[in-house]
Amino acid sequence: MIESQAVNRRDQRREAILKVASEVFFEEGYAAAFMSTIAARVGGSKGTLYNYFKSKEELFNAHIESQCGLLFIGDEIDPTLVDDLPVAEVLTQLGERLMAHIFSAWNLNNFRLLVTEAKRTPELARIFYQIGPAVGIERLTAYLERAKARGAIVADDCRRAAGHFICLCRNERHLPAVLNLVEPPSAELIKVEIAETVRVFMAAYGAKA
Amino acid sequence: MIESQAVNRRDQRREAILKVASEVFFEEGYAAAFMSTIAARVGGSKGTLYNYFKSKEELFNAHIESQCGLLFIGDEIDPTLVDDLPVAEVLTQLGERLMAHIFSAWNLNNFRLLVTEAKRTPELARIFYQIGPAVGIERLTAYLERAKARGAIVADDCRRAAGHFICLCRNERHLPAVLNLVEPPSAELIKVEIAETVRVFMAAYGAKA
Amino acid sequence: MIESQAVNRRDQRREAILKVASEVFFEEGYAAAFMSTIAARVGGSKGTLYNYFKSKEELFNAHIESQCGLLFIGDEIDPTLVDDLPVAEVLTQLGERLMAHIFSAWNLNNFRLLVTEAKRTPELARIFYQIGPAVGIERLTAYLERAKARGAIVADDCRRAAGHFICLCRNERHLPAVLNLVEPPSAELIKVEIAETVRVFMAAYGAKA
Amino acid sequence: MIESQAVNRRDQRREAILKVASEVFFEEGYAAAFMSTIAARVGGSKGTLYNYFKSKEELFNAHIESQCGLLFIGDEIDPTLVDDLPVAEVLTQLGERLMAHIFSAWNLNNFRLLVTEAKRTPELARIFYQIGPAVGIERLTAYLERAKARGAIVADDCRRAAGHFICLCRNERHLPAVLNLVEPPSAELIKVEIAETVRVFMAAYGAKA
DNA sequence: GATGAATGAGGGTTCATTCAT
DNA sequence: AATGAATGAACCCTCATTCAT
Repeated sequence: MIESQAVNRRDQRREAILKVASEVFFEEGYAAAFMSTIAARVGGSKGTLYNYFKSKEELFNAHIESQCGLLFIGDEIDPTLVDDLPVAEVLTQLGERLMAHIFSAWNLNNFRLLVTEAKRTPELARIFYQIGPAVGIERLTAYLERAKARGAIVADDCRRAAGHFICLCRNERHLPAVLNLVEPPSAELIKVEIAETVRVFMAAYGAKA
Repeated sequence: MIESQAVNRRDQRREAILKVASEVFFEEGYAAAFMSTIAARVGGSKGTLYNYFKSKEELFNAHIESQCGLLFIGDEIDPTLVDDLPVAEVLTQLGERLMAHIFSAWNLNNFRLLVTEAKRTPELARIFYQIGPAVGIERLTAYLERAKARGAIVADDCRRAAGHFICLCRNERHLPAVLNLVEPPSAELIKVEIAETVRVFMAAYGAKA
Repeated sequence: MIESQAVNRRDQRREAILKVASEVFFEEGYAAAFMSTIAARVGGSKGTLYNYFKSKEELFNAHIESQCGLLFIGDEIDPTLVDDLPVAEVLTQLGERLMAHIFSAWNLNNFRLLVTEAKRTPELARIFYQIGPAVGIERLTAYLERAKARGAIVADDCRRAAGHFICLCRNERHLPAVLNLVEPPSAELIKVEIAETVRVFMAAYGAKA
Repeated sequence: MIESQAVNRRDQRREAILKVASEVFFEEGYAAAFMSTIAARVGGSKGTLYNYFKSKEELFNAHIESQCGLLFIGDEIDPTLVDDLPVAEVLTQLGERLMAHIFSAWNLNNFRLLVTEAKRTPELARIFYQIGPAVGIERLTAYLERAKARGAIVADDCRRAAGHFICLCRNERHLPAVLNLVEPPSAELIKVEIAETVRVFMAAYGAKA
């Protein structure tokens, strides 16, 4: 009981540190995220950090892992996509959620951080990608396969089609957003853009009458 | 004559330093690109670097500027796109060149570096974007406007259409490439992918018979 | 209690560093007072210095400030100069203390350092002067005003008279002392010189019988 | 003939360098007077400086030596002080010239430089003092001796009296001037101050009627 | 003799990490 | 477990000096 409390205490502290570290990594990037900054924001001392994480490197790894459940596109592509709705309607809903997600501050930060640190920690990048975006594509591919099977769409290669849909949602708006040159898209803009995205997609992949 | 030689000498040396620095910046990023590393690779002393560039910052800026002629998509979208060829053919040629460019090691490095250093030097990022990718989109937009004018395509908003085409060339292959998780696409793959890209684009924007 | 101890510890260390730094600044001047030298003499590492002082500049400022209580002439001219003693007697006592102070190694070092660094840090020089020598002149002026008021001296401008007295104490001995060309004056020499100083001053400013 | 021309050329160049160096030493002090600055101002290259002076140190020494003819007070105390004029008049003229000299920018710069570099080059400081200020005091002492001999003044120790006169001219105005806290005294101020200086001096040393 | 590119020792400073308390 | 003072390696940069041309 006491021990479990202690363990909980420890875990809570660890979580608190990790949370702050995540923020700082996002805001500053790895190199400019100083242990002293993190310690100060946690409200503890630098020494304490080292009681919970062996090194800055390990703290960063823990941060990356802690984000793996929420990755890029994964959550936004729902496995329960209902197959009895029209494809266009499903893709519209999905596209709007996806676009909002892609251009969210959180996701852009994640993207920047990943690109920045990919060289330093290639293995992490691979894991991150496979758990995140790859899963999203996979799910959409599976949905499209089912739609194709029932004749709702026509596609040579559903994975490529899935890629096309996702990248159309991103459009060329992505780079300026990553570089912080533009504001995130408004709800209206998203509606308009996704409508066009779905139109393009359906024109290319929709079943001919 | 002698003076011009001397100037050339100096310029050559400057170029040599800049070339090495570019490599190191690409490989290591700004923070981890040490002046000592650059000096050692150039085969000179650190002091010499400072005879040519006032600071590491200035060396980095010179590096960015030196890349500005070749930016991302700009050069690959030819302003002399001939208007008397079929749109599909033009887009196929363009798409193949563009895709090869996008996934070239050089361009991927540039992309990584830009994303990495965007926060440190926001102004540089803005300039870089405006001289590079923005120009590419502009040129393609202009071409599509002409095609629309003569009835070769149907498009509500040619800029958006241009974005759609470019992002379809990129596809979801971009992120894994940036993260170094995949090899650059082969010539054959490019052919196949761009064929599909053009098919999708023409299905959405081609003039109906 | 424990905290106060810790604070004391830290303060003691800070004081120790400041003391050593003062010595080195005195001996070497700002530019030649290397942080490494100071650290070595303190018996710590350079990094430690920076835990107590943000920069060399700040360390130097702290050093200057730490001397501000003791400045040049200030302390030697007592505000409680008793007005019921004969002026000549008061001035004799004051002059002897003042002269000993002026030619003390400590004060000469201060003078050299101030002159040396005045251009680098003009604001510091101003503050230093106003807190130090200016106060000394002020106090003596006030005393002379009182003496004049009660008819003990005759003076057109008591501030000028105060200046005259102080500079007579300094005499032309000051420059060679600053340049380290002569030994500090002995107690006997001081007695003789101040006697003459007072004689000259009283001849010029003493009330005629 | 040709050789002598060459020598002249060389000497002229040397003088030009020395002149510029003097200015820079005055303006910046030894440490902050960079060889590159001097070379740039001369309009030549750093390498050339080393063709004329073996090192920065030697250049500095040459600068000090070049100033030795003009030192502090020396020139202002005229050896031809006429003994048939009233002492007060002679001292007034002398005092005014002396005070103007003491507070001239040139002399203040010299003073600062000497104090600053005295520790680095003690021997130079000694020479400088002996050729300069010491001579001035000597000359005034000699004049006062003659005045005393003919009964124009009464003085126990003419050297001390000379010191008193000179330091009264300096007054407490010297330190703020050295620290650049005040403007140089105007001609009017000099007149007033020296009148008072002479009054004080004569009150103390003038022959009693 | 003049040049100016090259040098390299050594300065101030930063920050991840350790360890005695 | 928490602290925070101490560390030192390694960074960027400066500048007096050298030397081939």
